[in-house]
This record gives sequence, C-alpha cells and structure tokens, in this order.
Amino acid sequence: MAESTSGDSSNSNPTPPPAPVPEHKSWADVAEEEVAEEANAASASSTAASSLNVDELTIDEKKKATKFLDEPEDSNIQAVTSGDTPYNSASTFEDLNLSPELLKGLYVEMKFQKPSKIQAISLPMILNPPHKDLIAQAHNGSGKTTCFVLGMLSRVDPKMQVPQALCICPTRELTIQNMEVLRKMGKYTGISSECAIPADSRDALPISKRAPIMAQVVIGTPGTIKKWMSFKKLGVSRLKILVFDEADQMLAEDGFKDNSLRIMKEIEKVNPHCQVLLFSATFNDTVKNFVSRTVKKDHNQLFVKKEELSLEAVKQYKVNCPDELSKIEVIKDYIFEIGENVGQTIIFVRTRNSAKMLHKSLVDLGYEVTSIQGALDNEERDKIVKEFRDGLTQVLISTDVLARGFDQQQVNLVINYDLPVKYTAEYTREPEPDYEVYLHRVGRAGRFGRKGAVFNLICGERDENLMAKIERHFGTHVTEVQEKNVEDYKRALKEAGLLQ
DNA sequence: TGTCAGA
Repeated sequence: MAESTSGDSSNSNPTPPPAPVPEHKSWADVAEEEVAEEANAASASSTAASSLNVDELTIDEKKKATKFLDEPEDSNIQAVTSGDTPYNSASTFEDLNLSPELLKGLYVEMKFQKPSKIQAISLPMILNPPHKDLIAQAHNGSGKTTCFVLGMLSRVDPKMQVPQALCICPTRELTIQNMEVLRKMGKYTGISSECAIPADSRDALPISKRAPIMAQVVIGTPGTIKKWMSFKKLGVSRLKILVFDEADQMLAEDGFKDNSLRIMKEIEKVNPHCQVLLFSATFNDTVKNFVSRTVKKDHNQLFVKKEELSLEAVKQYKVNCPDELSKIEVIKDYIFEIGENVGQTIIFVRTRNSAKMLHKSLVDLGYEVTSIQGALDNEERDKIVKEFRDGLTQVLISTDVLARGFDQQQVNLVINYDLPVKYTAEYTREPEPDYEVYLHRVGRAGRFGRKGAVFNLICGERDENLMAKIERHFGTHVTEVQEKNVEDYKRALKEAGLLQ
C-alpha cells in the first residue's frame, strides 16, 4: 500500500487532523489534506497512485506575492509527483530552458509576462526529462493550452520533418483554436503544423490519394486522426508527445473512449516511450480513476478540489420559468433588454433541434442571433464561429459543441436554456446533472479572470432538483432572480460587475 | 443527447 508523506495511508482517517482550515490555505496544507483523500480513492483499485511518493513542491508563496497572470492567487493545486524526480516550479519562462525563438513567441506574440500557476507547476514536469506522463487539472481559462502547446513545441526536433507531437481534441472548433495558439506561439520557431479535421467538402481529396503528413505537430479530432493513421498517412513512430485536450471527455465511456484508446494503444505499440499529457478542467472520480490507469505508472498528476473550480469571477443565477415559452420571454424581455451592452452571450441548449427552434424563435422576434450545432456543414460551422469571434454577432446559440474550451474573452454572459443532464440508460431513475458540462459551460464566461454571469433557466420540479444538486456539488449558492422582476435582473448584472 | 466519422 501507498507510502505517502501525509503519513496515513489507511482508510480509517480520510481527513488529517489539521487545525481549523483557514480560508486561505497554504499549499502544503492542501497537498497533505488531499493526498490522504487521493490515497483513499486510489486504494479501491491498486492503481499507479498507490505507489506514489508525494513531493511537496517548494513554492515560496511570499516570494511570489506578485500576481500570476490569471489565476486566483490562492487557488490550490494539488501536485502528486511520482518517484523522486524533483521539480521546481518556474517563476519565469526563462527558468524553462526554452529556445530563444519560443521565448520570443511567448513575449512578443502572446504578450505573456510570466507563467500562470498551472504553467509554473506543470511546465517543469512536462519539459524536463524523463518526460513523465502527466494528468493535469486546472481552472477554466487558466492557461492550460499554453502548457501543452509549449510542451509540444519544445519537444520537436526542427531538423526532422515528421510528426513528433500529436494533440487530440473533442471538436473541430477546439482543434482550430488550439492550432491558432500553437502557430502564434511557435511563430518564430519554423515548426510546421497541420489540422487533422474533415476538410471543406469541396476541395476534399480522398484520403488514399493524399501525401503522407510531414508536419511536425498535428492537432485534430479523433475520427480524422484515426482515419489518417489507418490509411498510414499519419506516421506515429517518431512521436515524442501525445496530448489529449479535454481528456476526461476524451476518455469517458460516453465520450471518445474507444477512439482515444485505440489511438493511444497504436502509438504505444510502436512507440512505448511517447509522453502522454492529459489536460482538463474537470475529472470526475470515475474518469479520474480510469485515466490514471491508462497512462504509464510513474506519471505525475495535478488536481484541484471541485469546490474551488467554480470560478468566483462568474456569478450564477437561476430563474424559475413556468413553461418553455416563458424561457424565451425571460431571454428577450429581461436578459437581452437589460443586458444589452454587457458583451457577447452564449445560450446553451441540449439538443440540435432546440438550437434550431430557439434560433428561429428569436430571429422571428427580430433578434440577430446565430446558432451552431454538429449537424451543420463544416464550412457553415467555421463561418458562424468566425463571425462570433469577429464580434459581428452578439448572441450565439449552441449545443455542447462549444461547452468546452471555447475561448472568447468578450463572452460575459452564459444562459443555460437547458441544464446539462447526464445521459443514463436507466431512465427510470431521476436525472443527474452533468456537473462537468455545467462547469465547462459556465467557464465560457469570465475568461482570464474577467467578469461574467450565468443565468440558469429552470422549468419545473425536475429542473429545480437538478439545480439543487449542482449547488450542492460545488458548494455554491445560486441566487434566484424573480422571473418578471426587472430590478432583480439589474441587481444580478450589477453584482456580476456587468452593469453600472 | 451531444461530441467524431464513415460504411
């Protein structure tokens, strides 16, 4: 059984006996506290975690009193490192032995000054030999992308024109977004890259007639990557680093598990030392347990408590609506009316069809909105996202295609037209909220510590229960806004910092 | 049900 520095690896004492926990915990406090939890969770199945030693990473909080780029200073990230490889957190990008070209990209193109907290901790683990696998959880909008993009760019040997880094994302949109970051950051490196997503239908060449991929970095969606690999157009024998963005979804039973595992195994077969990075803002216990068995045994991991994940920057509200129609009225007569100038808005719906219907309803009422969902043509999807990014549209209706990762700083308002629900085969049971999706949706607002608000439109007892469970899960209170009370909405938006 | 694809 585990040896851990928390001193107690038995199940009998899940909470160490510390004094009353102060509001602002020091790193070490949390590390110890959580290690015990971790050990317990892991003990159920004898996983890798059970043989981990815990190094409390030496971060002198006081020395680092200056604010990190984007994360709450007191955010607690629990690090578990395997073996005895010591890692020092990086207080500057210079600490990381990056090439001058990469540094230039970071400072000039990205306009970064210093690593965010997750970057400071994870980058040494990613970049330093022996290049262990890493499972990393970090808050929404905290700079996860930079971590793995930097990892990929810095591992590529510029002299070899073959794929050396591969990143797999759940959606086309996230692939494109990540590629834009990579190209910007790697602008001065000369590293080549290619998106593995379905091409525009017109200039699509059959895969069998395509030249093999030479690009050094490939980012794409699972279907296309699998296809390219099976047609031997994407060689993986020289891969040094494999990244799963939104890893919990990529490895979830009802997500992309099969595809992801197939790709991972294929790579492992020819290339057992390829470093694997798993990044997400969320890892529920089931997935957490599974992924830690999926990667190599001596992996490192970073986790955040779920209570800490709900961004304080984003205020959460709920509106009880007597029926579906009144949801539309709430949106147009109150939220749109009062929140006219608060920035861009994303309205999340559960199904493709409701995206279409709500779009039509709002357009019929004279509002300029667009909508996106997976049934649209790829060209159409790209166009709608571009228009939204360019600020040509203010309101975007979306299924959960955009729930994760979509980074648009002007989005200050998120409306949950439908609450996210976990799909369960046993529909006899009462529905469970999808906590992870909820958190990801909320995270579309308040990017990089900006202000934001989310309105949850509740209809009926079922929704009330779901909402209550969400509140309980994250340990937060979601303020109710009276359906037809203008002042309530105003107060909410003021409180969120979106209204004078 | 939604996310990826393709028979």
